[in-house]
Amino acid sequence: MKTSSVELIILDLLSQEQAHLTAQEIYQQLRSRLPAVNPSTVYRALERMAHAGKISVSDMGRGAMVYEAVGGERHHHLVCQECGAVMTIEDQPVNELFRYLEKQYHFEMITNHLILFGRCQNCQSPVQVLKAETSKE
Amino acid sequence: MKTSSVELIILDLLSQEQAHLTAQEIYQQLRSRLPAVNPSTVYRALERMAHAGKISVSDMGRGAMVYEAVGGERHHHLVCQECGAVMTIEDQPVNELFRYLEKQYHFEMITNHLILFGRCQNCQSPVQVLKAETSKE
DNA sequence: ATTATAAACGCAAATATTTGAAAATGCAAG
DNA sequence: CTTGCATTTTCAAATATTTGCGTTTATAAT
Ligand SMILES: [Zn+2]
Ligand SMILES: [Zn+2]
Ligand SMILES: [Zn+2]
Ligand SMILES: [Zn+2]
Repeated sequence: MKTSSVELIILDLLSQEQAHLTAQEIYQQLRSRLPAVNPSTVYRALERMAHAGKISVSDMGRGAMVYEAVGGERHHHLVCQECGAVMTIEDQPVNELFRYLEKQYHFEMITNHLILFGRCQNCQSPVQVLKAETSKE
Repeated sequence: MKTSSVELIILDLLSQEQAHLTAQEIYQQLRSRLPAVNPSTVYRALERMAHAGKISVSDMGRGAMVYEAVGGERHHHLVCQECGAVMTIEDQPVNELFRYLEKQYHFEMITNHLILFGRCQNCQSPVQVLKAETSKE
């Protein structure tokens, strides 16, 4: 395998904490370090890296896919469709479902960064929140 | 609300069984019925309908989002990243995770068509399959 | 039927993304 | 070091998608 300079910089960009960047954001930031880089180089590098499992690709409701470096704690997100708030959730409950599906369907899971959409507590209507509160007790 | 003719035709297209169509596919098929329709009309209609919950939007690894009519049996899919095979799975186990996360995070889930990527049995290496087989017993 | 209003549409321009083909580059064998 | 090969990069062109804005159209009130 060849060590592409663009790949290295992309990985560095994505290593900034909590980075979930779109292709455009990556391209723009890359230009400050490699002013003459061509957009297609970036798109192709991202495609290659995603296929190699170095980065994950997710739709987080930002209008374009976001890329994240693979390697830290495995995690997933809940994204509010009203206000855009992003919550991070731990892997365990998701992992249990995945293991179940793997056995059930003889399927080897690759997805490792799950995004689920909904409404955060702030954006739920007061009656909904009330209902949830009372049913808890 | 205005009843848009384009929306009606899109819903009709998406009502064909198992339809998971990209914006382009929808645009092309729409042209055979409304030859002069403008692409931006289609993109905007899809955006509107998704926001209204009439259709779901999912990345199924086809290079563009696919749209599906909401309304039939709630289901989800496993998509093989090697060969593109699409398996349909029932809602129950997924639903259990969703209900758990809703309580745990005070989050109201909207996602109703989950896509998970991996490798189908055919595309797993022989040793992997063998391992899975034996660990089962 | 007329009118007012908001929603949907078309059009053209701006962006973003993909694709094919040639040139450049890194790596390793000779 | 030189050669050969595979990978990466660039460039230009093709596609796809988004956006601003003026026009049309459906709906409901007058
Ligand atoms: Zn993340
Ligand atoms: Zn919110
Ligand atoms: Zn489906
Ligand atoms: Zn497969």
